[in-house]
Amino acid sequence: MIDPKLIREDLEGLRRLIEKRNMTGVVDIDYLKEISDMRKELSGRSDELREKRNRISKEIGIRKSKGGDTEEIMKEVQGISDELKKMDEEINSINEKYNELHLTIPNILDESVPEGKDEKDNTVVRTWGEKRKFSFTPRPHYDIGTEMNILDFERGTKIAAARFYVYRGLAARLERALLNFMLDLHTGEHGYTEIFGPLIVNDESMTATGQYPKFKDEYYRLEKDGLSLIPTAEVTLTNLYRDEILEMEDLPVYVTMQSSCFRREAGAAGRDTRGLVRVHQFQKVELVKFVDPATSSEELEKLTANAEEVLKRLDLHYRVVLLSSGDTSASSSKTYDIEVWMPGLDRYLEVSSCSNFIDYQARRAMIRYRESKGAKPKYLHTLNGSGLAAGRTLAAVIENYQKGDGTMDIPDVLKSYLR
RNA sequence: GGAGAAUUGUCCGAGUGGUCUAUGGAGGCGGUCUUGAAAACCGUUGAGCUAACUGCUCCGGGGGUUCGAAUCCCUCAUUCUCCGCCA
Repeated sequence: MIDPKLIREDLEGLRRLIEKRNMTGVVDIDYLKEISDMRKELSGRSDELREKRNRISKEIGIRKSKGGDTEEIMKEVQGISDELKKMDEEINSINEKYNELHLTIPNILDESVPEGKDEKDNTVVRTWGEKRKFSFTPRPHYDIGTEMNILDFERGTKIAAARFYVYRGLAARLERALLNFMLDLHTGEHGYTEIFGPLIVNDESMTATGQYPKFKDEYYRLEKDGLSLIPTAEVTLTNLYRDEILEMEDLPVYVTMQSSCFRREAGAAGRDTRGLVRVHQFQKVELVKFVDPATSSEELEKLTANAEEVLKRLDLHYRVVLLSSGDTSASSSKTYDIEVWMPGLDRYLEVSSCSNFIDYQARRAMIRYRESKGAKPKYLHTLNGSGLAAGRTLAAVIENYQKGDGTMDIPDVLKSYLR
């Protein structure tokens, strides 16, 4: 959610923002402005009416207690309540419309975000390491894993559906090692507090982080309970402080959580159909920060570096990509993707997406802070990033550490976790 | 899942139809006093809307009754106690 003042005061700025994001036609900004004005007009009138009613009702009370006559004055106020009721109904439906539209407005973009239509306009900001050299043609992880009998896609499909998988033996142990390694790194060296919380959350939580209402088809929702499976621990972590006011000395808050993530991948039919790249259930270590707004851009750099550190220690070549305006997700102000090199797939693969949401999520979630004792609460800034997606990282490890003889090496940093 | 009780401001807690713009206490902040601190005393202390107000909203959420609801009714949620079931 953006600052509602912008709707009233900088409509043209918003129009440019929508264009930059390639969302013209998706968000009707003029209609929103119209609704916003109507809303203001109506609530002003209903406030006045309410003031009148309150005043007269109070007067009735005073007269009654003095034993005076109230018949005349009661007639005066008679119709007001009905009128108010009608007006409130109108206001409610306008409010609903307004909120709905307001929630669809994307976040303000950071100035450093390159203008562009889609992922083709993203810019590589740095690379680390080099593409590993092989004396044989490297194969994709799903072939190696299937052959080694550590990845089993057929049984995953049998038990659940397409895009599910089974890990057996080494793959299961490697993924567990990866998760533990990542958590230990972030808690031990990067200052994050480990959290574990709900994997199933209510609609308020999904809305606060921006999953609902727009992308409902992307997620698994348990209709009977009104709850949803989380697509990322970002939802759980960011909602930790929903509707709360933090003190300045509490900031910054760094939290991390390992979780399973559930995604319907609606609309991804035919894309990445093989292997661990695009699945309905995977595990991930998530990093979330709650920070003083003045520090959020440098916090994004640090958070990205925290995620990169995982790949460095696994000795996996990667690049960091700054997403263009058209590719940056609606709730983010600026996003870096970290893409690991997959020699078998012969492409880079996103294993982390690190974003600064500035006050966008904080507004939706009502997460605020006080600059000093007694000061007015202000919205803080939230950031998050994967640190990292375990399934894809496992795939990268398999592809990069394959030996060509049906076996693989183990990254040094994971060896102590596999004993 | 069943029965009962509860949900009030940072916390505790009063309020069961009419100046509640919510009593009181604790805690926080400011002050007086003191060499300093404590104690005592005085003052202050929730959030949102609004250009602003002596204006409006918020007493778990939603709805209703009424000229008027923290207070009455309905409904949902949560918490606690007891019972049932259970890793």
